Amino acid sequence: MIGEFEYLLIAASHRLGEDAYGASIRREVEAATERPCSIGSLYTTLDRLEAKGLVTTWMGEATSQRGGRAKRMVTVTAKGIEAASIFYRAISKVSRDISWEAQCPLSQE
Amino acid sequence: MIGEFEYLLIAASHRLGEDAYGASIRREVEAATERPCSIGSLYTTLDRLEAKGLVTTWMGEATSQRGGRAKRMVTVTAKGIEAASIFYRAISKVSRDISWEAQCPLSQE
DNA sequence: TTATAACCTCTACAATGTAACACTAATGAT
DNA sequence: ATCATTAGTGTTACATTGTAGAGGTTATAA
Repeated sequence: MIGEFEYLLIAASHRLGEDAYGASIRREVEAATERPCSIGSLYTTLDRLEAKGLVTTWMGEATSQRGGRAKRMVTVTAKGIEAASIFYRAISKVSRDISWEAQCPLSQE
Repeated sequence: MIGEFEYLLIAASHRLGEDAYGASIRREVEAATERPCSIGSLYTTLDRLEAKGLVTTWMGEATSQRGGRAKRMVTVTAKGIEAASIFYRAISKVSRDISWEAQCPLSQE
Protein backbone atom coordinates (compact mmCIF):
# COMPACT_ATOMS: atom_id res chain seq x y z
CA MET A 1 0.00 0.00 0.00
CA ILE A 2 1.28 3.46 -0.80
CA GLY A 3 1.75 5.98 1.97
CA GLU A 4 0.01 9.25 2.58
CA PHE A 5 2.71 11.45 1.10
CA GLU A 6 3.00 9.22 -1.91
CA TYR A 7 -0.70 9.58 -2.44
CA LEU A 8 -0.44 13.35 -2.25
CA LEU A 9 2.18 13.37 -4.98
CA ILE A 10 0.28 11.05 -7.26
CA ALA A 11 -2.98 12.93 -6.83
CA ALA A 12 -1.32 16.29 -7.34
CA SER A 13 0.44 15.03 -10.46
CA HIS A 14 -2.76 13.64 -11.83
CA ARG A 15 -4.60 16.89 -11.26
CA LEU A 16 -1.85 18.89 -12.93
CA GLY A 17 -1.84 16.70 -16.00
CA GLU A 18 0.54 18.04 -18.63
CA ASP A 19 1.79 20.64 -16.19
CA ALA A 20 3.00 18.18 -13.60
CA TYR A 21 6.66 18.64 -12.69
CA GLY A 22 8.61 18.82 -9.45
CA ALA A 23 8.01 22.40 -8.47
CA SER A 24 4.38 22.60 -9.57
CA ILE A 25 3.56 19.39 -7.74
CA ARG A 26 5.17 20.84 -4.68
CA ARG A 27 2.97 23.92 -4.83
CA GLU A 28 -0.11 21.76 -5.27
CA VAL A 29 0.78 19.66 -2.27
CA GLU A 30 1.43 22.71 -0.15
CA ALA A 31 -1.93 24.14 -1.14
CA ALA A 32 -3.69 20.93 -0.13
CA THR A 33 -1.92 20.34 3.15
CA GLU A 34 -1.53 23.99 4.06
CA ARG A 35 2.00 23.40 5.23
CA PRO A 36 5.44 23.49 3.68
CA CYS A 37 6.61 20.55 1.61
CA SER A 38 10.37 20.33 1.57
CA ILE A 39 12.16 19.95 -1.70
CA GLY A 40 14.04 16.91 -0.51
CA SER A 41 10.90 15.04 0.53
CA LEU A 42 9.42 15.66 -2.82
CA TYR A 43 12.14 14.37 -5.08
CA THR A 44 13.03 11.47 -2.82
CA THR A 45 9.45 10.30 -2.91
CA LEU A 46 9.21 10.93 -6.63
CA ASP A 47 12.22 8.67 -7.11
CA ARG A 48 10.57 5.95 -5.10
CA LEU A 49 7.30 6.24 -6.95
CA GLU A 50 9.15 5.95 -10.21
CA ALA A 51 11.11 2.95 -8.96
CA LYS A 52 7.81 1.28 -8.14
CA GLY A 53 6.43 2.11 -11.55
CA LEU A 54 3.66 4.33 -10.23
CA VAL A 55 4.81 7.38 -12.16
CA THR A 56 7.06 8.06 -15.12
CA THR A 57 9.35 11.07 -15.20
CA TRP A 58 11.60 12.67 -17.83
CA MET A 59 13.50 15.90 -18.18
CA GLY A 60 11.84 18.57 -20.27
CA GLU A 61 13.51 21.33 -22.25
CA ALA A 62 14.94 24.40 -20.56
CA THR A 63 12.54 27.29 -21.11
CA SER A 64 13.68 30.78 -22.02
CA GLN A 65 12.61 32.59 -18.93
CA ARG A 66 14.46 33.74 -15.92
CA GLY A 67 15.51 30.61 -14.05
CA GLY A 68 14.30 28.53 -16.97
CA ARG A 69 15.96 25.35 -15.95
CA ALA A 70 14.81 22.02 -17.42
CA LYS A 71 11.87 20.60 -15.52
CA ARG A 72 11.36 17.08 -14.37
CA MET A 73 8.01 16.22 -15.88
CA VAL A 74 5.76 13.60 -14.32
CA THR A 75 3.01 11.32 -15.55
CA VAL A 76 1.04 8.91 -13.41
CA THR A 77 0.97 5.39 -14.83
CA ALA A 78 -2.06 3.11 -14.91
CA LYS A 79 -0.47 1.25 -12.04
CA GLY A 80 -0.16 4.53 -10.16
CA ILE A 81 -3.81 5.31 -10.70
CA GLU A 82 -4.70 1.87 -9.46
CA ALA A 83 -2.65 2.34 -6.30
CA ALA A 84 -4.11 5.78 -5.65
CA SER A 85 -7.57 4.42 -6.17
CA ILE A 86 -7.08 1.68 -3.62
CA PHE A 87 -5.70 4.14 -1.12
CA TYR A 88 -8.52 6.58 -1.61
CA ARG A 89 -11.19 3.92 -1.41
CA ALA A 90 -9.85 2.63 1.90
CA ILE A 91 -9.76 6.10 3.41
CA SER A 92 -13.25 6.88 2.16
CA LYS A 93 -14.67 3.63 3.36
CA VAL A 94 -13.36 3.88 6.88
CA SER A 95 -14.47 7.51 7.02
CA ARG A 96 -18.05 6.99 5.91
CA ASP A 97 -20.59 8.75 8.12
CA ILE A 98 -17.86 10.55 10.02
CA SER A 99 -17.79 14.34 10.07
CA TRP A 100 -14.53 15.31 11.68
CA GLU A 101 -15.20 18.99 11.58
CA ALA A 102 -17.61 20.54 14.01
CA GLN A 103 -16.97 17.92 16.66
CA CYS A 104 -16.09 20.58 19.17
CA PRO A 105 -16.47 24.31 18.53
CA LEU A 106 -13.43 25.15 20.62
CA SER A 107 -10.91 22.36 20.37
CA GLN A 108 -10.21 21.45 23.93
CA GLU A 109 -7.40 19.16 25.00
CA MET B 1 1.15 14.61 10.48
CA ILE B 2 -0.25 11.19 11.23
CA GLY B 3 0.24 8.35 8.77
CA GLU B 4 -2.26 6.45 6.74
CA PHE B 5 -2.49 3.45 9.02
CA GLU B 6 -2.77 5.67 12.06
CA TYR B 7 -5.66 7.41 10.38
CA LEU B 8 -7.37 4.11 9.71
CA LEU B 9 -7.17 3.18 13.38
CA ILE B 10 -8.45 6.52 14.60
CA ALA B 11 -11.32 6.60 12.14
CA ALA B 12 -12.30 3.01 12.86
CA SER B 13 -12.20 3.67 16.61
CA HIS B 14 -14.30 6.76 16.22
CA ARG B 15 -16.90 4.93 14.16
CA LEU B 16 -17.09 2.10 16.67
CA GLY B 17 -17.63 4.45 19.60
CA GLU B 18 -18.23 2.53 22.81
CA ASP B 19 -17.44 -0.71 21.05
CA ALA B 20 -13.94 0.24 20.01
CA TYR B 21 -11.31 -2.22 21.19
CA GLY B 22 -8.37 -3.93 19.58
CA ALA B 23 -10.08 -6.78 17.81
CA SER B 24 -13.14 -4.85 16.69
CA ILE B 25 -10.99 -2.06 15.32
CA ARG B 26 -9.02 -4.65 13.44
CA ARG B 27 -12.16 -6.04 11.82
CA GLU B 28 -13.27 -2.54 10.88
CA VAL B 29 -9.91 -1.78 9.27
CA GLU B 30 -9.94 -5.04 7.36
CA ALA B 31 -13.42 -4.28 6.08
CA ALA B 32 -12.32 -0.86 4.87
CA THR B 33 -9.06 -1.87 3.25
CA GLU B 34 -10.23 -5.27 2.09
CA ARG B 35 -7.00 -6.85 3.17
CA PRO B 36 -5.67 -8.46 6.31
CA CYS B 37 -4.48 -6.28 9.16
CA SER B 38 -1.92 -8.05 11.28
CA ILE B 39 -2.33 -8.08 15.02
CA GLY B 40 1.14 -6.73 15.58
CA SER B 41 0.57 -3.73 13.33
CA LEU B 42 -2.53 -2.91 15.21
CA TYR B 43 -1.25 -2.88 18.76
CA THR B 44 2.06 -1.32 17.87
CA THR B 45 0.29 1.55 16.21
CA LEU B 46 -2.24 1.79 19.02
CA ASP B 47 0.64 2.18 21.46
CA ARG B 48 2.11 4.96 19.37
CA LEU B 49 -1.19 6.76 19.07
CA GLU B 50 -1.63 6.58 22.80
CA ALA B 51 1.91 7.82 23.38
CA LYS B 52 1.09 10.82 21.20
CA GLY B 53 -2.12 11.45 23.07
CA LEU B 54 -4.36 10.83 20.08
CA VAL B 55 -6.27 8.02 21.75
CA THR B 56 -6.81 6.77 25.29
CA THR B 57 -6.96 3.08 26.06
CA TRP B 58 -7.81 1.03 29.14
CA MET B 59 -8.49 -2.58 29.92
CA GLY B 60 -12.15 -3.58 30.24
CA GLU B 61 -13.64 -6.43 32.22
CA ALA B 62 -13.47 -10.01 31.04
CA THR B 63 -16.88 -10.95 29.65
CA SER B 64 -18.51 -14.28 30.38
CA GLN B 65 -18.43 -15.78 26.94
CA ARG B 66 -16.16 -18.27 25.36
CA GLY B 67 -12.79 -16.60 25.00
CA GLY B 68 -14.10 -13.65 26.97
CA ARG B 69 -10.77 -12.12 27.69
CA ALA B 70 -10.49 -8.52 28.91
CA LYS B 71 -10.58 -6.10 26.00
CA ARG B 72 -8.39 -3.12 25.41
CA MET B 73 -10.95 -0.37 24.96
CA VAL B 74 -10.15 2.71 22.93
CA THR B 75 -11.39 6.28 22.83
CA VAL B 76 -10.22 8.94 20.43
CA THR B 77 -9.19 12.16 22.17
CA ALA B 78 -10.00 15.67 20.97
CA LYS B 79 -6.42 15.87 19.84
CA GLY B 80 -6.90 12.67 17.87
CA ILE B 81 -9.98 14.04 16.19
CA GLU B 82 -8.07 17.15 15.30
CA ALA B 83 -5.24 15.13 13.76
CA ALA B 84 -7.63 12.93 11.81
CA SER B 85 -9.46 15.99 10.59
CA ILE B 86 -6.29 17.55 9.26
CA PHE B 87 -5.32 14.35 7.52
CA TYR B 88 -8.71 13.89 5.95
CA ARG B 89 -8.92 17.47 4.79
CA ALA B 90 -5.55 17.25 3.05
CA ILE B 91 -6.50 14.05 1.25
CA SER B 92 -9.87 15.45 0.22
CA LYS B 93 -8.41 18.69 -0.97
CA VAL B 94 -5.75 17.17 -3.17
CA SER B 95 -8.33 14.70 -4.51
CA ARG B 96 -11.00 17.22 -5.48
CA ASP B 97 -12.35 16.70 -8.98
CA ILE B 98 -10.48 13.44 -9.37
CA SER B 99 -12.39 10.24 -10.02
CA TRP B 100 -9.92 7.42 -9.73
CA GLU B 101 -12.36 4.73 -10.64
CA ALA B 102 -13.48 4.24 -14.20
CA GLN B 103 -10.22 5.52 -15.60
CA CYS B 104 -9.69 2.38 -17.59
CA PRO B 105 -12.30 -0.40 -17.84
CA LEU B 106 -9.65 -3.08 -18.04
CA SER B 107 -6.65 -2.02 -16.01
CA GLN B 108 -3.79 -2.29 -18.44
CA GLU B 109 -0.15 -1.99 -17.42
C1' DT C 1 29.99 39.90 -14.09
C1' DT C 2 27.14 39.67 -10.45
C1' DA C 3 22.65 39.11 -8.53
C1' DT C 4 18.40 36.75 -8.55
C1' DA C 5 14.97 33.40 -9.91
C1' DA C 6 13.32 28.75 -10.78
C1' DC C 7 14.49 24.35 -10.64
C1' DC C 8 16.71 19.69 -9.50
C1' DT C 9 20.08 16.17 -6.69
C1' DC C 10 22.06 13.72 -2.85
C1' DT C 11 22.65 12.13 1.79
C1' DA C 12 21.33 10.93 6.23
C1' DC C 13 18.10 10.12 9.69
C1' DA C 14 13.39 9.97 11.97
C1' DA C 15 8.83 8.14 11.94
C1' DT C 16 5.54 4.72 10.36
C1' DG C 17 4.11 0.27 8.61
C1' DT C 18 4.12 -4.77 9.08
C1' DA C 19 4.78 -9.60 10.18
C1' DA C 20 5.99 -13.49 13.13
C1' DC C 21 5.62 -15.50 17.18
C1' DA C 22 4.23 -15.83 21.91
C1' DC C 23 0.93 -15.43 25.54
C1' DT C 24 -3.68 -15.23 28.55
C1' DA C 25 -8.22 -16.47 29.87
C1' DA C 26 -12.57 -17.87 29.14
C1' DT C 27 -16.11 -21.86 27.47
C1' DG C 28 -17.39 -26.47 25.69
C1' DA C 29 -16.65 -31.24 24.93
C1' DT C 30 -15.09 -35.83 26.24
C1' DA D 1 -10.44 -33.07 34.99
C1' DT D 2 -8.18 -32.05 30.84
C1' DC D 3 -7.88 -30.72 26.34
C1' DA D 4 -9.43 -28.33 22.25
C1' DT D 5 -11.34 -24.08 20.75
C1' DT D 6 -12.47 -19.28 20.73
C1' DA D 7 -11.49 -14.40 21.56
C1' DG D 8 -8.36 -11.48 22.82
C1' DT D 9 -3.66 -8.99 23.78
C1' DG D 10 1.66 -8.15 23.82
C1' DT D 11 6.69 -7.93 22.12
C1' DT D 12 10.43 -7.76 19.07
C1' DA D 13 12.69 -6.82 14.94
C1' DC D 14 12.95 -5.06 10.53
C1' DA D 15 11.22 -2.81 6.07
C1' DT D 16 9.22 1.12 4.11
C1' DT D 17 8.00 5.96 4.11
C1' DG D 18 8.50 10.68 5.56
C1' DT D 19 11.46 14.79 5.99
C1' DA D 20 15.05 18.22 6.24
C1' DG D 21 19.38 20.40 4.87
C1' DA D 22 22.79 21.78 2.10
C1' DG D 23 24.37 22.14 -2.51
C1' DG D 24 24.28 22.44 -7.66
C1' DT D 25 22.53 24.00 -12.56
C1' DT D 26 20.74 27.20 -16.01
C1' DA D 27 18.45 30.92 -17.22
C1' DT D 28 17.31 36.30 -17.20
C1' DA D 29 18.02 40.99 -15.27
C1' DA D 30 20.76 44.65 -13.47
